[in-house]
Amino acid sequence: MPTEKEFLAQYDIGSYQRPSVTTDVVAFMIRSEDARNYRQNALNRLSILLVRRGQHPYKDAWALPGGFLQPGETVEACALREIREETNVLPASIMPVGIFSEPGRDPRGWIISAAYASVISESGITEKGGDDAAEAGWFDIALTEENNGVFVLELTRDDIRLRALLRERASRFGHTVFEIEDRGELAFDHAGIIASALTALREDAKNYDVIFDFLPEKFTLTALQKVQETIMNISVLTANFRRKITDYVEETDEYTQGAGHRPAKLYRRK
Amino acid sequence: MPTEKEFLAQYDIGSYQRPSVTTDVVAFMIRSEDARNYRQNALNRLSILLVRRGQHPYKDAWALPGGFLQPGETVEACALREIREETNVLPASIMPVGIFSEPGRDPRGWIISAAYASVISESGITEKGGDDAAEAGWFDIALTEENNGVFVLELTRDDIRLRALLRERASRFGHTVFEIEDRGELAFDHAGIIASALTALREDAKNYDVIFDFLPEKFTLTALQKVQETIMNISVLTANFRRKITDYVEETDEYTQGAGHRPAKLYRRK
DNA sequence: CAAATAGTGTCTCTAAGACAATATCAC
DNA sequence: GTGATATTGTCTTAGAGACACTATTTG
Repeated sequence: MPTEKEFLAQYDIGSYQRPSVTTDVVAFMIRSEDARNYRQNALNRLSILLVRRGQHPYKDAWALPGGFLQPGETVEACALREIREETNVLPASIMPVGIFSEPGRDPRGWIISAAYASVISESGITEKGGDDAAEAGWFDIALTEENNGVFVLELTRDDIRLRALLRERASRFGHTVFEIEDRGELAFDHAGIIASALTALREDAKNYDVIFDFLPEKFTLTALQKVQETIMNISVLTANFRRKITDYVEETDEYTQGAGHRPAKLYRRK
Repeated sequence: MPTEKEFLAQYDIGSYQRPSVTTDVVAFMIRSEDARNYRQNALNRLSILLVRRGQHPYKDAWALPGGFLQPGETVEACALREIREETNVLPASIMPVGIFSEPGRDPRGWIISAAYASVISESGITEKGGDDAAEAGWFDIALTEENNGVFVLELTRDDIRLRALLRERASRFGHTVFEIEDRGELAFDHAGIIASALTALREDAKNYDVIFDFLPEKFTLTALQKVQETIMNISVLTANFRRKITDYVEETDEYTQGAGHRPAKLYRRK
């Protein structure tokens, strides 16, 4: 009977077939659009980062940033590293979306992907293309349900419009899985990953958790409300939002100024 | 410039280092304990399946059922297969818990694990040990928070009592991650996986979703309430539970009988 | 003062929790 | 009838949503 030490010494891990493991990251950011006149607050749009593939497969299609898991790192660290490489900033937070392992999802072979959603707080990001990426850019995201149960995922950037059709398959505590009916110009199964990530983000935003990650440390309640509204694609009444949010924030002494209207008190996450 | 076909033909996937991928499954079942007298309904206890390791590493320690991902199957299919092999039944449902990839979590090498929680509906299961498993059994599970923020996970089966100490690290939409302070007699990082799975199960049970998977197709509302109470480790008032559950169930014509007290109407999931 | 946002008060309605009361079977 | 569970009614209270109102700054 071998000891544990002897067992491990003769153990050959190479005797099993192994998949390649990648992480794909849906990086969310809220982009401000200049208002119609200088007195108004900025408008918000939710957007995600996509890179244009410079190589086969899916050459010239748009894909999520991601890459292979390396020895000695966790999948979370891998996801953070990929976003860092692509944007030069570390995301404020990261959360698991699911593991995508459908056979045939990648024509290069047996490759499974751990998908994450991440939130990036501010603009001023220098996008840069890596080895695989010819180009990168932020796309506004919209996911709408058609009357027949089909979801339309639309990603737009200037005059580029990517459109994918999905069908909801299963849902468990905020993790919805989609089946891809038409991937449009998106690479791999990334349309499904994006839709799942948005659903997870919305689920998380329901309890006022992830919304703070979109903002700097100090923020106005109006800005916070706008984030919530932008993510959930709804509008809420100010009085009610403020009543619910009070438990999650604390006041600071500071105010905004010079905005052409009444200053707003700055708050901090509690 | 190669075509996609040419690119794939010369693509060598073996040039990247790859981890081994396993699934570990926390199989939940509710076990009935005979009541003190024949007129009373049965008592419920929540339990999970553990197998005793017959090989190194962690020889003789208790571990979750699981195994290596095989080519051509999804991780969900792998999880279902492992439970099937161990219990001879297919779980009523399965849900993702997380992906565990901390370097060094497995002394055999670079092995990452996709963890799932599954629910098995009824008793009458023939447990059998597989290649790696000398023994298998259902352990009652209890997770309690100490006053200092440390969680105690206790698994008991007859006179076997496994005890692990954990610390909560992060939580996002019901997915709580634990750090292991003392793994007790549990193998690998399975104490953390079990605690995460139970947290996820409870989160899911909050909206009356997973609780039906513990019961046969037709059930009494009292049985359903007992499931809810057993999972959440709370007790609720019958009137309130029934008011909330009505949207999720529909009546049948059938009743229980011969139980020594008033018969109960059987319901079905809607 | 006008334009715009910031911030508060309060009414209504629904849902959650607590508790009491009644119903029905096996023995 | 007794012991046990099954099932329903309703009171109170907390919270969500709606809406109206007041406050404060810049130009």
